[in-house]
Amino acid sequence: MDTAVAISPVARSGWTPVPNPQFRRAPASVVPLAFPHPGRCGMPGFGSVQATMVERAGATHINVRKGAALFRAGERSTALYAIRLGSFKTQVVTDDGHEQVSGYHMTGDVIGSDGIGGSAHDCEAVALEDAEVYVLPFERIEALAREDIGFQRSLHRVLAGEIARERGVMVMLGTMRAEQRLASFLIDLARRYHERGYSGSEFVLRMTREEIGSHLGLTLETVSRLFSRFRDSGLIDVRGRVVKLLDRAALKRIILAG
Amino acid sequence: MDTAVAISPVARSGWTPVPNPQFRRAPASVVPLAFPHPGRCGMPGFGSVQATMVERAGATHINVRKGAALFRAGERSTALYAIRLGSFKTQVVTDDGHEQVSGYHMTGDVIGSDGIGGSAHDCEAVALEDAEVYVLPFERIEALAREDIGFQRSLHRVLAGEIARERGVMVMLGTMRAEQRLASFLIDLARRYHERGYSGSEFVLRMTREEIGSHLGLTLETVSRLFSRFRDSGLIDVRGRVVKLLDRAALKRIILAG
DNA sequence: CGAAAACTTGAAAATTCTCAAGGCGGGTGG
DNA sequence: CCACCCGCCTTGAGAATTTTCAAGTTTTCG
Repeated sequence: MDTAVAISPVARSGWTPVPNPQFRRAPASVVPLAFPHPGRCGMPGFGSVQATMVERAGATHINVRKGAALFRAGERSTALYAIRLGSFKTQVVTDDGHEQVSGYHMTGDVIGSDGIGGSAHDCEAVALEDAEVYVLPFERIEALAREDIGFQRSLHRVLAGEIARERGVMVMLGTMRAEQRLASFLIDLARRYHERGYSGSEFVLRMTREEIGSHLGLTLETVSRLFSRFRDSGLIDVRGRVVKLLDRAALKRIILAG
Repeated sequence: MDTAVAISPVARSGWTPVPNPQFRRAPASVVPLAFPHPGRCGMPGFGSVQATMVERAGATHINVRKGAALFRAGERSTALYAIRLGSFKTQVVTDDGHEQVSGYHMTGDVIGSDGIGGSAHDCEAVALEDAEVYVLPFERIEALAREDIGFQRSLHRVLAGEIARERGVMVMLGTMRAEQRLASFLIDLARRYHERGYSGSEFVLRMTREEIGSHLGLTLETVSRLFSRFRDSGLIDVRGRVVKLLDRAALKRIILAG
């Protein structure tokens, strides 16, 4: 389970390799509330489904440096990846070169499901901070799913979950205005941190305003203005990437009512 | 394969049952270019993956009337459905009662994949015209996937395809302006009709302006105005729901350049 | 410490929505 | 057969939202 593997995603992004230690730690945040250390129980944030998959698939793991791609669009995919530590963005690169962030993923999330069945990846996954992921090769996963009905069920639930997640983003983009989008983004992040045992009211964003905007279908300026507006209304406290939710009820009301 | 089954989705929508014949035909369109008759080869528009699944899963089939729901959000799901004839919209109903069309599906498409793995459906499928679907019960599908590596592969490809399709909608909503959205909608429809052996340049829309708008994240008025603008620019010919694409190259240019 | 990246804020422009009014078309009942 | 009705569509004008462009500030990182 802890067999670090020879694959080096570092090479893919032209990063200078670091001599001995596993990899450089991301600089300590002023307020290291979110994405902290590996977690006491060894597998922080893993839902039962993902935990089962990691355990049963006899996963190796690899390190991915901040800014490096775990996989790229067009690559033939060979595995699912369960995030053990760190966080990623997945993004689609459109024909005209534009990028759209399709999701943010943190400890315990499974990414790469778009490549199952032998198709190529149609998005790329980039680490937002130094990260470690379990590698679950499709061959192994598909073999297990054939042998074990429970594992098959888990796999299908992961895939259905990804479909549902994307559908949620679709509804956000299709029906909400800017304020609602940012509010729902913040509430979603809070929920996910909370689920992982971290503070759901105070966290550090791992992405830029531009990346947030890309995910929400807004420009970086609009995102920045909204953060300011929420701060001025007393809904949140924001200092750069450090966010504190002060009035979650009000944020939820914004999501519903506009 | 042709065992019509006793399930009556009619009951779900309060339609008056029709005595003997299978079901009432949708009124003949003035120009019946799209969604015509079952098709000479017996399985029009079915890609190899879907065809394999239908053949191997020993599918029964059921009829769904125009306006009736094949499944609803929240229902525990029990099967995948392969459309044999007709077309559907899938839509998400949000907490505040709003509806967002998440996709349009025609002959040969497989719908209901969000419910695989035992989760409940998080969207509903409504027939846009009288339709027939093959029913592929999850139990049967999952059993086959365990027995047959090729079938498993097909299943995974269908699921990955749904993830990719939704991601495409996400990018459309997140990065395109109204003109680009409608252009890409029309080009997409044209491609899909063409793939099924129908005219890719002349077809009848099965949905209202409001439904198109809901799918594209626009109001019905904006959709209507865009149709008019495209007509005035000589890109298309529109008469209500009958659409003829006159300059597809220009439409594609709009998608790319705005 | 200095350069580059990220962020904030303002003002004007562009896009899209909302509200409102009217037209078209097909199906139904008189 | 005709008139009416209802759902759907079109179009306009003004309002609201969001983007664009621009300038300046803060933060990050080597």
